[in-house]
Amino acid sequence: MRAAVDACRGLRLLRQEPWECLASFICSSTKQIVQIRQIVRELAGAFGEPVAAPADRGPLHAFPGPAALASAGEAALRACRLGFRAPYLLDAAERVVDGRLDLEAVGRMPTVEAREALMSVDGVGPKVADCVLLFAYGRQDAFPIDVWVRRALAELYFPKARRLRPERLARFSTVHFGPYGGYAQQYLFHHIRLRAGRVGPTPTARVTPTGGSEDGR
DNA sequence: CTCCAGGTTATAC
DNA sequence: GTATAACATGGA
Repeated sequence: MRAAVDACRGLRLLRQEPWECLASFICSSTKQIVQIRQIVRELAGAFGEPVAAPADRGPLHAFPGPAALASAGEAALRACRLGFRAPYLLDAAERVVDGRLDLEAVGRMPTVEAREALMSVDGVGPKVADCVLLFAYGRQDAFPIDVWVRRALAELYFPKARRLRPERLARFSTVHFGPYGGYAQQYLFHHIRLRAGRVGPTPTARVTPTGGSEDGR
C-alpha cells in the first residue's frame, strides 16, 4: 500500500459530533460527495442556528440539532434535496428526540451493540453505521465498505473473484486489517479515488467524510 | 439519453 | 438463503 500511503501522508480520522455525523451519512446514500456537502449546507442554512463568521464569508450556520429537524417535517426536508432520504433523516431525528436512540449511550456501548443501535434507524445500514462508529465514536476497528472501498478491496485483494458478497468482504476486512482497520479503510478509499481521478493529488490528506457544518461560500 | 453516485429497503425467486 | 428493483436528484 506504499503508493497510497505516500500520496496521503498525515491522514487523520475525524471525531465528528455523533448527531451531525449520523445525519450527514444518512443523507449520503447513492449521492456524490459534492452533493452530500450541498445537502448538509442546505440543512444548516434552513434549520441551523447562525454562528459567528468572518466578514468575508457568507453567513454560517451550525448543523441543526435533532429537534430542529424533527419539527421541520418531511416536506421541508425534501426541499433540501434529500429525496427519498427525507423520511430516513426524519426517523433518526425523532428517535433521538424521544430517546429511542441515545447517542451518548451508544458511545458507551461495545461496538457490536452500538452498531445495532445505530442500525435501528430507518435508512441506516451497515455502511452508514460503520461510518458513524469510525468518524464520530472513534471505533478504529470499524471498516465502512462503500462502493469505492469495495472496488479497492476487489482489485487489490480479490483480483480473480467474479463476485464478492458483502459479508465476505466484511469478514476479510476484520481479520486482515484488525483493530486499526479504519485507518486502512481511509487509505484504501483515498488511494482508489486518487487513481480514479476523482480527487486531486494534493498531499494535504484531509479526508473529510461529508464536509462538516459550514454554510459559507 | 444512459449511467452512476461514500446504500438501504422491499420484494420476489 | 440470494438476487433485483426502487428509491430522488443531479452531474458526467
